[in-house]
Amino acid sequence: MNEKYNAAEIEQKWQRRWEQDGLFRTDEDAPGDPFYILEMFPYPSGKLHMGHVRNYSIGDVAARYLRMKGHNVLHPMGWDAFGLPAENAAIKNGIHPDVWTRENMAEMRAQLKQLGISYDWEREVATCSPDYYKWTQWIFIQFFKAGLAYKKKNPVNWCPSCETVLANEQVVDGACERCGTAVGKKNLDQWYLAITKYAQRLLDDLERLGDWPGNVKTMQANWIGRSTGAEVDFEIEGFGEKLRIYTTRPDTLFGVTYMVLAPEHPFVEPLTDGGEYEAPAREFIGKLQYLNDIDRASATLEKDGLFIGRYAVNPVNGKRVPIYIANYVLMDYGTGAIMAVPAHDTRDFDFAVKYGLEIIPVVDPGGLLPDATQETQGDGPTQGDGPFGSHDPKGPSPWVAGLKGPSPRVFVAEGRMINSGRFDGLDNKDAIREITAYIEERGFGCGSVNFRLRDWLISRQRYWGTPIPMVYCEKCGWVPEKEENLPVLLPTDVTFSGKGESPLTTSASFRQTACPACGAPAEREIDTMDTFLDSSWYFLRYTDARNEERIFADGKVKKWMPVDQYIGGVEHAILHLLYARFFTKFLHDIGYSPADEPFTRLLTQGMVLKDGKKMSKSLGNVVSPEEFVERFGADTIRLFILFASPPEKELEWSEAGVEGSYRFIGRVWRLAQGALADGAGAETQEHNGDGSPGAAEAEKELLHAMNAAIKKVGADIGGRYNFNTAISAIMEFVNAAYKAREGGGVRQPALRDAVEKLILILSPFTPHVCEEMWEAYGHTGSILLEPWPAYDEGALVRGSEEIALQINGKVKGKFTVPSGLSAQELADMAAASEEAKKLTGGSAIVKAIGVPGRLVNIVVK
RNA sequence: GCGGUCGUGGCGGAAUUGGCAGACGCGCACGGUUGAGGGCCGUGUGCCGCAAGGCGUAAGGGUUCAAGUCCCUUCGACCGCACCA
Repeated sequence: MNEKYNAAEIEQKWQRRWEQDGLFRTDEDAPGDPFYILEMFPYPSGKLHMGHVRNYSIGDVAARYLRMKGHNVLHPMGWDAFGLPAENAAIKNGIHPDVWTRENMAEMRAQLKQLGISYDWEREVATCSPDYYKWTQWIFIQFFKAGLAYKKKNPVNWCPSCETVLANEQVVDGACERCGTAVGKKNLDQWYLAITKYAQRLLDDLERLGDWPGNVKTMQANWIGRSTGAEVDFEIEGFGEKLRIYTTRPDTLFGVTYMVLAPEHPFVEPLTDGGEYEAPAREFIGKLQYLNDIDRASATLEKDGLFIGRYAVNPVNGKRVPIYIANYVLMDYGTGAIMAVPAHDTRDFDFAVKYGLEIIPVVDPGGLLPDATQETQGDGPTQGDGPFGSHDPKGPSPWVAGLKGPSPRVFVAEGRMINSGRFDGLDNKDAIREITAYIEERGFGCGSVNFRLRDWLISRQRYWGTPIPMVYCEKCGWVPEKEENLPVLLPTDVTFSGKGESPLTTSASFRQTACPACGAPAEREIDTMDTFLDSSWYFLRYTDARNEERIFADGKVKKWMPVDQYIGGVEHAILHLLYARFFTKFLHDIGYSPADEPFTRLLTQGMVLKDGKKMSKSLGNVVSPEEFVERFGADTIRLFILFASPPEKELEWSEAGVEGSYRFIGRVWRLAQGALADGAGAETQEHNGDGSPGAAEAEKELLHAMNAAIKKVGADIGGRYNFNTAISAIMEFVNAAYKAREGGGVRQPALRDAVEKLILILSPFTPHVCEEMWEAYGHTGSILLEPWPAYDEGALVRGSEEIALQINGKVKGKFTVPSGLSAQELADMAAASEEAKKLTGGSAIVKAIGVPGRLVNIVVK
């Protein structure tokens, strides 16, 4: 064994050997419980960043540990390879997106190998390969056949800079997610996937995901956004059709004082055309269109509206109320029209105040006002000044102060019904039910459920994506390409101008085809798919990545799915994970996926920060993994990144910390080398212990440290993925081994055995250096094939233990007792001890509480 | 505004879920080794105090024999959604 630890040499040696031996290849038929561990595949942008290193290091530790525990582990990697950056590079530098992407993949694949991540590269997938997107197209056709893919003309989000359509999800604060440009609107014929048909299941099944982080589930639930309420029909005076609205507060139906339509509502034109309100309405709507989504979406935008000269009639009380159009009502939620109850809705209230509209309270807080006097240290009596009376001025108010109107405040909490005819006096929660039943009886409306989730707009006017395998025929309409003709290949003869419609229109041959149904001349769809489709099923393909006949074989997908552990960034908490769940459920429904949830356990890893901020080019604080791998080696980087913080938390990059990890590896190296050298000089001896009475004790201590470490590391990796504490346990063990060796008295075979155990439990974190040491210790096979060491519970038990002695809950002293005492024995022994007598100073002992192995609390006086 | 996560030494972070707060590492100080530096080995390191001792987990209150952990109030940070009727 070399005296000096040479990371570069060792890492190259072992990476080469692992590859030669095909050590990471997964064999379906191998023994062991199958375990599917997956990290989110990257977009091949060029180089790995620290977030990737963290993500894949976490996965690799788990994968290597599980292999040693005897599992048959599937640990694959691939590329989310379609997308805009490749196309932008093509426009800018004239490189074909395919070339650019493949170069990047090669670069990043090499980097992953340099990190020593144990992937089965024979299952590698790239979403831009025809043998992969063939099946993405196939899935699309299955959606179409199931009636879940449809085309619709719609005003869509249009980024004038990227010149493409964006899904709602890709619009952040009204700006393009990629370039930050304000998003406008454009009317286009677009393909949609009917994810809303799965909204209820996607929501319900969140409950089954017990091993997902709570915040991710909450975010998904909020995104799906289920609400319950009622739809109610209002007659419009002098108009044939009824106006249907959606409300979550049917209890406030008697408080309606006006109605609002979204400016895009189909009734607006017929209601205003030909009258005195036609011109103002057109002007109002025109003005709104100039507003981009940044302003339109802003909650702080002042409410703006226009009376359109018409009146509606409230079905429950016959009240005649004016109809407005306003910027605060959205066409694509509910029915695009609302009943306004300014007394009990802050938005309606703001609007009513601005336009001087009537405000009628129908829910009275009454005695149900939050009781501000409950806290005894409150500011004096604050209760019972009447229904709208005062309350603790410092406490949270259920009222929002207003300016005018009969009731100058808005009340949004619960209370008792007033001004609501036969429903007066009811608790408003009960009134929701009662009034819903009432309107159903009378045929005015019905109970109703609404979701915020919208159908998924998947068309992109871009080149570098999966072609949508649909053909338009004059006679047959939209017809899917025949499945045996898949894939519909991306044409290569296209021009990248970065402007206008899809680049596919510039291909001479692509568009013209024959109708798959009738054979007549027909045109292909020229849009490509949102890349989120590509990544919504890749985890299924890994189970049978080279299958050319079928998307994946039943037996293989059944063996591996669902993914046992998925690891990736929180930024995918909503979209990617929701879409992946949607696809899995659909493939389950049509009989292809055995699982209907894709990921059993989810770990969302924290970001890697520098100086407390996210690493970014614009801040100039990006730390390149390459540089550090070169300087310290992959093992050091992996160890640091896993040690510095628990995986789900943010991680602050620290060069000093990296140096510390490097130092630790050197410390282990010297220990291993020293222990080996001890043995070499004493080969003929039984042991080199000194035979003194302390010797046995020293060896016992070493064994204790060893077994404690094995136990702790196994629990931390196998359970909560607390790699940071696992590593600190190994460090404690190393410190103990140094002490044992320096102190003498430990026989060489015992020390050697301890070091071997150390190498084994450290190997998932720093595999290269551990392989090297393992070999130096005379082993020929890879350490990855070694079983994880068992620990001896007996070695963890000591003859006696130190117990803290508390007096009235404060630690005052310590005393030593034999191990294994019960709580009662411990308490009795403590109470009778000299130590206790001294500390209590003769005060009467009220009681003593013992906690075995920890402390005794003596309560006096 | 709504929803969520979280506040522990100079720093990153531990604390078996109610039982000795600060494990482990970084940093710092001192000692040893060394021609010197680096490296390595060792010791110390929450705060106040010479000490005895006292105080300490954002602040305030509560429950408990016992609270970083549970409950209430306040403050602060971060993340997600955001005119969703």
